[in-house]
Amino acid sequence: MSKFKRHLVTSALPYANGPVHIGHLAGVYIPSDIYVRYLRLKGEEVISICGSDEHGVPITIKARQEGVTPQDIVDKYHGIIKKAFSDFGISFDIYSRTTSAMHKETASDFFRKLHDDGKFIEQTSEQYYDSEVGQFLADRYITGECPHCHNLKAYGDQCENCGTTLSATDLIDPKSTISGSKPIVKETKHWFLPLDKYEPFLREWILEGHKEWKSNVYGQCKSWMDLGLQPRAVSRDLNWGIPVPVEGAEGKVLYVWFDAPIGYISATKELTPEWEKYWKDEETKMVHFIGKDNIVFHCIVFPSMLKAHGDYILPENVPANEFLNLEGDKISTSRNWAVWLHEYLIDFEDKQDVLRYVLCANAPESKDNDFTWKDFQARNNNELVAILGNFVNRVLVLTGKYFDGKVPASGELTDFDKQMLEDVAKCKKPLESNIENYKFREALKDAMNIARIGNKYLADTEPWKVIKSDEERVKTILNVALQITANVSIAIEPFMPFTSAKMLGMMNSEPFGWERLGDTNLLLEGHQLAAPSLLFDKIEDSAIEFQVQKLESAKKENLAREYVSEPEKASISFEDFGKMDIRVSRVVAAEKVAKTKKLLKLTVDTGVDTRTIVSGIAEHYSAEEMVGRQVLVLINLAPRELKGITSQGMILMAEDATGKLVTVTTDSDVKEGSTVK
RNA sequence: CGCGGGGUGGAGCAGUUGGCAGCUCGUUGGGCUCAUAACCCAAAGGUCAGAGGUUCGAGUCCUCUCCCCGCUACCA
Repeated sequence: MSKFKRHLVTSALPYANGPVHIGHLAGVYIPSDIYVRYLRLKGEEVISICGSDEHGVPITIKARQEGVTPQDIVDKYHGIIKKAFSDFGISFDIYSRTTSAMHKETASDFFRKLHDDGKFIEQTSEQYYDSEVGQFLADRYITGECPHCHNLKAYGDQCENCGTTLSATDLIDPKSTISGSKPIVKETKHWFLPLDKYEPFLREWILEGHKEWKSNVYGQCKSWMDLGLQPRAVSRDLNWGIPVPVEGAEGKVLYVWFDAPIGYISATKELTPEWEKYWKDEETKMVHFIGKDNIVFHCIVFPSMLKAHGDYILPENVPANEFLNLEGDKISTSRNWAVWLHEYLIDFEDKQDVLRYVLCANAPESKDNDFTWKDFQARNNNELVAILGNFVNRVLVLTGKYFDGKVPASGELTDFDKQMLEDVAKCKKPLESNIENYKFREALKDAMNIARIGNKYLADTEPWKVIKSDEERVKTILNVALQITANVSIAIEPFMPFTSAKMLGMMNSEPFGWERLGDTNLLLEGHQLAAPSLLFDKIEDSAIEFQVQKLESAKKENLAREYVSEPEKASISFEDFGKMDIRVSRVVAAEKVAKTKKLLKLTVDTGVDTRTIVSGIAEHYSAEEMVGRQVLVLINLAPRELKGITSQGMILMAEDATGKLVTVTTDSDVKEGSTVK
């Protein structure tokens, strides 16, 4: 870090259309907070910047759904998010928002400068427009029939049924997902940042100059550049956002991805009149903490913007994390599959550090990880309680018991004592280097290791035995153990600030400062300690079951809420219906079709014959479950070849909105071959 | 062959420039009893997704195959 005088740390701006959850915390805010707390403890000049990202189409849609204004939405979530961060001890120097006046001014100025300097290109194109709500539609907000597979629910950018990449104008019978009306084609003009022009600079800067970036970040950047960068629109037709500050741009706002990163600059301006030294001085080390979905914006788009502007420094590193899953499933705001920070604190009052610890210990640093409540419990009970809490507790209790809570004098240290203290001091270097290299998981282990050393020290010296024969020796032992305890409080501060503060309270001490990590005289002879209390409590099975239940019911509610019946199909004649030959059949054998995810090969007795049917139900029923089951089969459906197996008929299934399939069967057992009409 | 990331003992992960395969948790056995039945020691457990190649030597480099995740609305 010698090259730099100060640090500017930014954390991805959370989008203000929902509260924040554990994925946000694990991916971005805990790593960034550990990093800045560490730098502050070292006495480095550092500021940590964040704020709510409050513009963009999804917020306007949410507002319309709830019948309120976009401002209402962002006010609500900005408040919730800000409080959640503060409750969890995420120590931003400022948590601002992109609807602030300062941001509007900063972003407008930024755009205007690039505009005036001729850095943009202007292009007119034809786009779909929803005249009912008076809005241009992004591809994703248009649905229609896929021209390839004729799926009726294809999106404007892609058909999820056949996987084809589409453009909105390809869709047959397009509809706006916002109003349901048929969109019209309209001309519109936009400003583009020609990223292709910055490609040589980006190649040199990243591919040559920053080979040390994490492989996911570096690889992603390289891939983008190898594919060839395209001009990127920086404006949108929308009535929510920062108006494009040039002539003839009525009804246009800055694209949210243009305006959001500038939010880092505006927030810094709000924080300090000296903002320029953070943004324009080469001696500032700028680091962006983000999740993997943001890589392209922070490594390609924003640096190109900064470069185009000309006055600004570039990030030194962009440590992007992968994603955290929850109980095996992707975390989702809209599906309410998440652990919300504000709800966590209701159920686990004052246990911020437990979550901070678990999320750091299991952070998705190199690949997606899974958060499970069982793991949360195990880490709390087996690591925080057993190793850290227990060590501190036994030292303080012993000191209380033998010496009335006064730090005893250290006599001559044995070689073993010295060795232990040396081992503690040795933890400092890897700990620092791991934090400085964004390896927070490893760094946390280094910090916890000090408590492990402490436990081992007590087990080896056995002061509870020695006290019977040699009180002087016990004084030394506990003095050493207390010094180790004090060291623990320093080492864990970046990770678990609440616990560190609690330890200081019990030691009746002021913060020691990072530089004293490794010192052996942190607590002086005769110093009176406060009464000890437990740092962590065991988390019982019932508390964990409660959380798991909560998630399961959220999932169920969610499914019920999402369910929308399909519209009635066109009427058919009785004759049409009569053409279908549906028979009660029994599954006599079943096996999974190799190398497929969904297919089961079933042998069914239809009463007429025994035949083979291939059915896409493997994700819902196992082969074993199907054998012996009575099902309804459409037997006169034209045979079809699936994965080289001829399927002679179709098993009737009920399908809900989420795609869950359930077999349809008779009320009681019926002879195979019976007709259904 | 779209691109990127990943596949390492039961679980979760490290493995930097190729040099005896590590850590945390769990399991088993032992020790200890100050401590929240916590702590300490020891052991078992891996053909490093699969196949081939380069090399004296490959988890690590090269080629091919398989699987998971992201790039694709909400979203870190």
